[in-house]
Amino acid sequence: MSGPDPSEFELKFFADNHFVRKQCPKCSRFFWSQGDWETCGEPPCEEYTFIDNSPMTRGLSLHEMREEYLSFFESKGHKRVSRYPIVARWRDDVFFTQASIYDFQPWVLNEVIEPPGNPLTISQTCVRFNDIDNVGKTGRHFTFFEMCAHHVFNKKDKFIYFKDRTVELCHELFTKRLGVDPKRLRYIEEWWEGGGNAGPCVEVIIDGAEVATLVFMMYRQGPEGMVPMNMTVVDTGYGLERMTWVSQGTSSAYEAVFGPVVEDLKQRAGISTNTKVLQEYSKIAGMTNAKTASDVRRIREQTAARIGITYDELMKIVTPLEDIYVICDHSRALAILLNDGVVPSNVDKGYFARMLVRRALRSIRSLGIKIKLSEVVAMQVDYFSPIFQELKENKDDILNIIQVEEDRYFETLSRGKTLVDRMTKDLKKGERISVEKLIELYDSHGLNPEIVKEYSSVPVEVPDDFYKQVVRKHEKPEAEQAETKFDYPENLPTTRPLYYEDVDILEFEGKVLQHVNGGVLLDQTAFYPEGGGQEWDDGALDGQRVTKVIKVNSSVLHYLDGPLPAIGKVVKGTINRDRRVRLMRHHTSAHIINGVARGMLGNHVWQAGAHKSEVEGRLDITHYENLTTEQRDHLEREVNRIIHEDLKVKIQFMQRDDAERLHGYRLYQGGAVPGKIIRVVEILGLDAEACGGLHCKTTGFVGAIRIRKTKRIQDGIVRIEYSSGMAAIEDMQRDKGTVESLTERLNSAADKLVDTAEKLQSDLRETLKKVEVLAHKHDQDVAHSLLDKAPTIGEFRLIIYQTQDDENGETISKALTENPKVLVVIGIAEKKAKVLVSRSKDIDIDSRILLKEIMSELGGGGGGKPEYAQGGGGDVEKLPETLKMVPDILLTVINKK
RNA sequence: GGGCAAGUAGAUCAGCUGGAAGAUCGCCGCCUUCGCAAGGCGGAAGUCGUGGGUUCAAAUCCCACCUUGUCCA
Repeated sequence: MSGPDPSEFELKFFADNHFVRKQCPKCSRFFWSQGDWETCGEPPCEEYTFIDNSPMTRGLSLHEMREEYLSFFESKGHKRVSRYPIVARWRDDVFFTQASIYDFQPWVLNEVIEPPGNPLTISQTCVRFNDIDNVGKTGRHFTFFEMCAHHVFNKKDKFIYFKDRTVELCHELFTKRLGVDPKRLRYIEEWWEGGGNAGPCVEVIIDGAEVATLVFMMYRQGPEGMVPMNMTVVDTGYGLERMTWVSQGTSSAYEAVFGPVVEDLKQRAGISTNTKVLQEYSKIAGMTNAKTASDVRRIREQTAARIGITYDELMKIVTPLEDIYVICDHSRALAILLNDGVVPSNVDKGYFARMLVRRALRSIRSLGIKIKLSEVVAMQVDYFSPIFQELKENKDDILNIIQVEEDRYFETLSRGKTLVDRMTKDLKKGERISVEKLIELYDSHGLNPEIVKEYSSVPVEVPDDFYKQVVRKHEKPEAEQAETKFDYPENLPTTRPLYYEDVDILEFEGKVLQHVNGGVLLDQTAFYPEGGGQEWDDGALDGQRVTKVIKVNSSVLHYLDGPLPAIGKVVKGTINRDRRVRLMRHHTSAHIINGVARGMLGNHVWQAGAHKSEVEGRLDITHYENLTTEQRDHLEREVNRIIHEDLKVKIQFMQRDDAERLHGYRLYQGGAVPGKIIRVVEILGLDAEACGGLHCKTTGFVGAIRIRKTKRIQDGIVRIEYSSGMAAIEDMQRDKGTVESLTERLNSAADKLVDTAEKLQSDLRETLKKVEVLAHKHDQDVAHSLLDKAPTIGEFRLIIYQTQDDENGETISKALTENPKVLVVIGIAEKKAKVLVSRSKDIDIDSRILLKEIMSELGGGGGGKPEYAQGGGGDVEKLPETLKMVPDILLTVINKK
């Protein structure tokens, strides 16, 4: 890691405006200021001084501050850009947008596409989960936040501005626009690295608060170290919440940011704020880099000491507020996450939403107020709707999902309660729930120790390092996953994709350019290669069957069932039309179903995977529960209505930025799409997606869609299986055939089939019952006659019998041993010989010993209980003979005793 | 993507140191009652998630998979 080079910060702006460079004696970093400061000013070198003493001329709300910021930079020639979604679908390396620069990685920084403005300004919605434990506690941590920024992308041929102007604008914003005394600003020299880029940066400190970081991206971190970038980038990040907080000088950022919602919750909880305590608390919290639970504890102890109250007294004041702040933060994050298409789940990004819901519910619970989480989220939606219009449209959908998720948590809790009840019932007197059990309850059943404590009838002791122990349990060497990747040569010649020019080209000529890994590379082809979930075309090249077609970058490789044509030869390709048409119909159907499902179920519906073959299609969508039969049938009717309307399917190659402007980020249903130019498939009035697949020209050509079934394949994901066109007809015919052969076989009619089946079932049940009764009766009779004939040996009757046909040895032996003084040996000849030995309770003979002796004659093993033993594995042929020997064997057993 | 827990009667669960599938609630019938609740007696209800393996014998032990829950990336 390289440190900043001091020369990077020798700005003309600093020099011209009498800034002085000093080194902080505490953290030894260098900083610039117009004021005369000892230290850098950032905690822990100094405390917050803005609390109850704002350096800004007036306190602004979140919305006011955002507008101040954006309009300031607009007035300085920046284009105002609306926020990007919080789900970073244009990237496949992260789930969420965590900073404004994410919006421009990788496409803008790669110079693949133009930024939406240059210079531009934005307030980007972001979410980060690494500090979630500090939310509500430190006064400044959030999961969701807005990063205000102005960005510049300086290219070789077009330089806009860099360090000087950036700092100048920042300085002007705070001093002229927001009225901060210029002397109170301090700029700390720092070095920034992230996302493969690096450069010098300055941290902007006002009265102890870090309000912004100005990053000057200049380097790329290559394998051979720092390499200068083609372009230099101004990457600023101003904390909207932080600026709002400083402007108001409230005791914590939450008080400044969540104004109306905090007030509402306080009122419900009946809390009156002790401002003095909180102000001190915040100052100390700001000083400490709270990383762990013990850090937080230390903050509290220091605060208590400083105010002169006990730790417990402090906690009594602080805990309910922390809960309120957590509820505010999490509900706000949820509003935006759900709006932008996250569906709660136990995997992937959905898990973060579930985590937020559960944490918020826990806080509501510990606060002891009666409010639904969806009500709080509704307040947040209402608060943000004027700024983010889409929230208004999606409000019902968002609240519904929250409610579903809330209900799920209560189910988890009630499951947990019975679990704890059972667990404590098994405990001996005075015994406690072991730490292992506590961990299991949390890790496997979602019950944190606090809840267990509440549910348990015995005292629960939670170790301080409980969560650490859980983490330790998860620590394990990561399994190496060997990726078997086919290596293809780089820089293969490009194949001209005739299939994109006209899907009706089914015959073409192409020249063989190369043989690559057993495949034929042509200069042009009409064969569609596997991609976007659509299978490849088959057909023939010069009469040789084409078995598979794949795409490597922009080259298409054809795999043949036979020798490869010579390089340089011009070959004639013919596409299998039937397969092609079936694939196209299934692909267009996927878009129709996706569009209709979204309209029907809500904007949280996104494609989560898809596959299209000749005989069927599969579309996975994000949704929180499987469709009901009614929903499925409704979906089927609606998609077919789209077919009947015969809508135009418009396909065009567009500039990525134009496409995004026109259709929004909904384009990226299939995930990240590379390139400056993207192919947009639009079903007019229904759906538009960036897609590389082949499609029908109108929806009418699809013919028909049959929704075969829907299935919840994963928490938050529903799979829709369907068939279209001729495949749908084949489906229907197959079903019709099934019904026909069933009616024929059952001698019934189609509309009576269900009744017939029910009758058959009940008949069968009755018959089986009768057979069972008869068999039982027969076994009883056998037992009776055996008992009558049984010889008496000593004081008991001995019965030896080999069962026949369908007789049940167990039933017979049971019937016999219910009589007094009976010893029973039953042989059963199946594939192997089986022997049961049992006796009445009033005989003192160990069945196991007798059995053992018998089995030693017969072969095989066995065991059981004194009254009842069973063995087997012997030779079937020897069974009758062995049974004859039983009286003698018995005598030796008795004598041995 | 990984770890953990669970899958047995309609529901909730027991049985899981391998040897004859259970409890409670619910359901059905009968008794008692003018009727209901309650009670008493009796009854029906099970591919022990699926498929392999070990064993004379598997709900029980081993392996794989499926489903559900949960924690963590």
